[in-house]
Amino acid sequence: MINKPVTIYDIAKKLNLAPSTISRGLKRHSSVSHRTQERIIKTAEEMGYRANTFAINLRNRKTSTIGIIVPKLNSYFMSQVIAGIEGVVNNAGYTLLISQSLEDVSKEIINVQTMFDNRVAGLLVSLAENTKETSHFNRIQKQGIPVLFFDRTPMGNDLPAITINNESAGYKVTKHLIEQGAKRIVHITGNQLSNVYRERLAGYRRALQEFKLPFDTQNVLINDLSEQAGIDAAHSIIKLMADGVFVANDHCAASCMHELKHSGKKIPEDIVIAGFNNDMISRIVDPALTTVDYPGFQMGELAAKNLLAHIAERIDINLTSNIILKTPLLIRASSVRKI
Amino acid sequence: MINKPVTIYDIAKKLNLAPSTISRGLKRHSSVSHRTQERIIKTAEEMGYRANTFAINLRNRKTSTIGIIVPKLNSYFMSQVIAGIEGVVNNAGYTLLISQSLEDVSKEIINVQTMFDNRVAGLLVSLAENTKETSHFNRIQKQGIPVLFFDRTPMGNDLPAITINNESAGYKVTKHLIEQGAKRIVHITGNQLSNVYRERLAGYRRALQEFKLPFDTQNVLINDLSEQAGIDAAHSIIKLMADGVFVANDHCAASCMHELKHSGKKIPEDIVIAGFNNDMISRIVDPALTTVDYPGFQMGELAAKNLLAHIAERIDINLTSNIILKTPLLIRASSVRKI
DNA sequence: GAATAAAATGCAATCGATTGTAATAAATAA
DNA sequence: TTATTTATTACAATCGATTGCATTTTATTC
Repeated sequence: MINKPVTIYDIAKKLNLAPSTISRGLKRHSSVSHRTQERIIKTAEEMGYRANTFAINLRNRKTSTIGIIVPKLNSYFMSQVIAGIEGVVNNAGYTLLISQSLEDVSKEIINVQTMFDNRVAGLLVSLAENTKETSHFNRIQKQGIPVLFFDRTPMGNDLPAITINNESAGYKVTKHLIEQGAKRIVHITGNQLSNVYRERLAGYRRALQEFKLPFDTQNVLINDLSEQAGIDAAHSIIKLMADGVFVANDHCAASCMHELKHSGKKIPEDIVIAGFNNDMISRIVDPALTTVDYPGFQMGELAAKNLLAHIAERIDINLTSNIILKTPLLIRASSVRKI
Repeated sequence: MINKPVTIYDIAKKLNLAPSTISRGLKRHSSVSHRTQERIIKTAEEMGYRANTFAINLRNRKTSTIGIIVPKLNSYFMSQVIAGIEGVVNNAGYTLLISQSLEDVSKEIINVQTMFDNRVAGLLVSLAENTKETSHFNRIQKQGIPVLFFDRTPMGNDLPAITINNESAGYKVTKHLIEQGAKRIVHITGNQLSNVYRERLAGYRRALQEFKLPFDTQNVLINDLSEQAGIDAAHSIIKLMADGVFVANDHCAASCMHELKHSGKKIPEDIVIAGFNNDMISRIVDPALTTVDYPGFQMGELAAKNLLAHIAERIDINLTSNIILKTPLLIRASSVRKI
């Protein structure tokens, strides 16, 4: 047997009061006598009353929902970010509406509309790799809804974002590999439309230049950074006779290293290798993988806190300067040449 | 400058029509002339009209939102499940409201209320480890909202659920290790309030019994299955002089194996080891980890499809028999003794 | 006890979209 | 041309909670 949800009208009828009194009583408004407040709250409890969020949102013209749009949900890094966001947001009494663009702008555009339709109080976005411009966020921003980008952020315009310094991190990794004696370093990275991968490549180039090593486009392998891509890349690396590899994420780096070992290469003696993210896997592979610490959980928390602050204080989020997280290089066995 | 969202009243005023005509015209209701339909849709587009979801939900007394409650968002397995759910649900025009219980019933209870407050059309749940009974789902179920459990499901009562046969999987793993010559097998597992870990242990015991191996509570290590727990467990395993290890998840198994190797143990010569889940990590560690294939993505898809079918057809979900996914044993180098 | 102040409660409009029914306009038949 | 049917469009109530203002009840003062 299905019974309908209880409304303030049901409570009002039961207590012989006006709905408005119930509404005020439930939130302990001072204009309702204390005795009545207690009666209202008690019977509301008894009847199993739960406020209808839509009615509230409709009337108040705003929600307690935060939207998230990410390229892909199924990655360890992203699950960390989302867990961080959920913790903060939930604590503040907000709920989370989540969607993935599957690395496709057209779906991203639809997702933004859905978020708008649901009148989210704020939006956290990590862009799809083929998102070239961000005009699809214009309408939602014009409504005064703060939009905060993280990780994969828009290029050019200065929209508020939380990122790491990918260029500097790429530089640090490459420099380290060079210092360990690598002369021919292959860089495995992702779609160059994405700021993240473009900047890491830029850092890689800067380090090469600084140490007067030639830059060769052949040494830059662009793929989807998947497990399989790492295996394929390993074979290219051997053909290229490289002695160093800088991979733009740990999963791909781990599978690449695995394949290199199976092909008879010694790590780090023959080839030094480094990844990116400090995923769990980087600590467990053998040898442990040198990587860049990219704290997803903290990034999620920071992004959420920032967004909530803007919602609460009604400060225009576009006035915020970008936030850049520190990303220390974690040197492990995969890149340290025994002397 | 912030401009307010456009409503059907705005469109009505502009076109000198009644709001009801706009409402019908937008969905191409046959009672609105074709010419008017076009005019309405065109100006709606021009004015940037987007329907207010709350008004619709309030009026229709239902939503297009699916709720998810999971113990923890930050695990690779769960991110796979959620990605699977998101794909199906989004395709069907639904949105996803996500929350985590952080393995705590009290938060789970609050999350269920929030889901109810948001009048989700259906709810997908994986229980917190300390959830002993499920009465907090009663109210939402009484409202006719289908609740479907997955992975961590309630014990005892026959609520609809999608699971794997954990007992059988645990049995298969243990049997395999025994067949590889292991005589003293340690089982590392999680909180025994959770069906998942309890049943895997049961399977482990059944296999021991079948092969007339003694069951010793000392050999069952219960912890949080974390990376650190794996390291700690490795030392216990050495003390216990075990020659086989069955770990209830791959992450923990990988870190345990890593530590065992560092302590001088040869895998699989000295100790055979198997994990659970078929996470990416199981394929990359050296030696590759024997494990049970637990397809999170597919489970998510299946759960979502099932739930949507029940919402669409308005069939009482409690009439469904439980769905049990197949979980093949993937035998890899970590458990195969060279002859 | 009447007048006034203060406290408590009620009325009614509002948020934006939906939908049964009434009203009007257009088309057809007589 | 008038009557009748059919195609369009408008009206108004509804979903559930909120809130400014009016009204009623209670407390205080003279």
